[in-house]
Amino acid sequence: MRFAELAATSAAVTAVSGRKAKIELLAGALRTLAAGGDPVELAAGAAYLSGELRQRQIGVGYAALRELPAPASTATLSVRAVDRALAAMGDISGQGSQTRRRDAVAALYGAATADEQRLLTGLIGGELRQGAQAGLLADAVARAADVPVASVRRALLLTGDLKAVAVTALTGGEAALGELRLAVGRGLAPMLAQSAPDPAQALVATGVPAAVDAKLDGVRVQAHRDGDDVVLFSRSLDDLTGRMPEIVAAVRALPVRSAVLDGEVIAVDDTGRPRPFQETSGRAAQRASGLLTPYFFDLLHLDGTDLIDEPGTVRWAALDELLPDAMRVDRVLVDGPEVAQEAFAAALAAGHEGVVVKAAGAPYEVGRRGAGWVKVKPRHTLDLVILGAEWGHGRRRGWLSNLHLGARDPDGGFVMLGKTFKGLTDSMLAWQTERLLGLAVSRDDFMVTVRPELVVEIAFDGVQRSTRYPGGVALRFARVLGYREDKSAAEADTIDAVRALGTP
DNA sequence: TTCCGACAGTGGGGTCGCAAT
DNA sequence: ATTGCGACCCCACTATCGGAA
Repeated sequence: MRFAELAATSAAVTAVSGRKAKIELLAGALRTLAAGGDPVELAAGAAYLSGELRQRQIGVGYAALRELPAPASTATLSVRAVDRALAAMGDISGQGSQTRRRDAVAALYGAATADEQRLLTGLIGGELRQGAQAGLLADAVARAADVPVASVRRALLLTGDLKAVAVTALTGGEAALGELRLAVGRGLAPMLAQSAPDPAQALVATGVPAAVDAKLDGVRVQAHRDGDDVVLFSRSLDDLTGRMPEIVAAVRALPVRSAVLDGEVIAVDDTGRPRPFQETSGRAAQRASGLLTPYFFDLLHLDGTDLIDEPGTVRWAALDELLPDAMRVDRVLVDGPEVAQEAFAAALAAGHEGVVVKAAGAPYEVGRRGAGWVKVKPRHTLDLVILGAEWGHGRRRGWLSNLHLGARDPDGGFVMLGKTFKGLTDSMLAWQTERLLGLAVSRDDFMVTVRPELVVEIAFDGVQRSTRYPGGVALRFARVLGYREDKSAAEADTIDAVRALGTP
């Protein structure tokens, strides 16, 4: 198939707003890809249609695309040729690799038309933004292969591999698709949690009885054990096996033939207390041993039996039997809000991020942000001053979007603590654009700097160490709750108040 | 007709290793 | 020794569509 056809499809998908119309366009392109009879080309094409590359990484990012050759006038590239070129980039390493990658990028872009260059840039930069990703492409695969959507989605969640599912569905039909079930050694999309402001409201969502698990602030890990083989997957199903040898060893030592475990890996101090996320993150990026500790909270498979459709109580009992206490997340079974609140307080006192409340009867909803799991974290708020704002992109083009936030310095001036674009409705965006332009002291294509007068109430999860900001601290997950026009900048919270929250 | 679940978009903070400067 | 880049970790929130109720 010609790459230009995919570029045209992507442009058409971008141009229509309805999901059904997007799916129809994607299905048409998938049928053409399948008719070519080349599974590699089909896999690559399916990935491109969902905004991704077939390769997990190629060593080329947005910055490498700043200087590009003029586009070709005629379309000559095939999907297969593009895939080969990208795969070759990923294989480049060692001294001189940057130059060779730049040459490879130039060669590929020089052979691409303007439309094709646009698609390539979206794919390589990871920001295609055509209003369709893996979710809609799953529907399109079902349409193109004439199989039920539910079969495709189920296979996608249980294998975590859209490309493989597309190839299987389009070449083998529903029968082959049915063979794609949970397999030990192959990552499946982890279940996610909804949010609630407090344990009582979380319990309303889950019902009782429920478990209250400590929410550890680390890296999610899905561990697969098959005989002596152990494989670890991240939340995004990246392979972590080589990076966490101590976790591999711990799983290998379990008295079991095969198992799939879900849990969290964190750094702890000498007394077993959790260290800040930044430390866990740093240790997880190294390939050393003895830096991290695993805590598991679910069991999805045990010695040949899938447990994902079993209720929580059954899975938890099996987990308790398999693992020593020290390898399990703290869990309290509750039947009412008072006990849940106590468990929440205990988790915070132990140094954890919060809790996850889990319905005792709920299955493990693979890949879903299921109502059966509800997380609760404490929320801090501060009144901060807007120091400037960056122009938005996409649907926020023309609006000032990303706010620069400052805390008051008692010695005069303001200390920037981070930025946020979250929590803003369209009407807030419109209002703040006009208001901030009225306070502007300078502006360019990137941002507007303003007199520090407008106060906003900001919610955030915590304070973390920062080398980027002058105060040495930054807010974690900052979002706007509302403007405080009743407050002057002189009444805003101080940098001392922020530091008092504690920088671990 | 209204409600609600799923999806996509809009970006934030950080860490590391590696290659180039 | 320092810097820029790519790839990964953690993530909140709003708008929209389209099927469910």
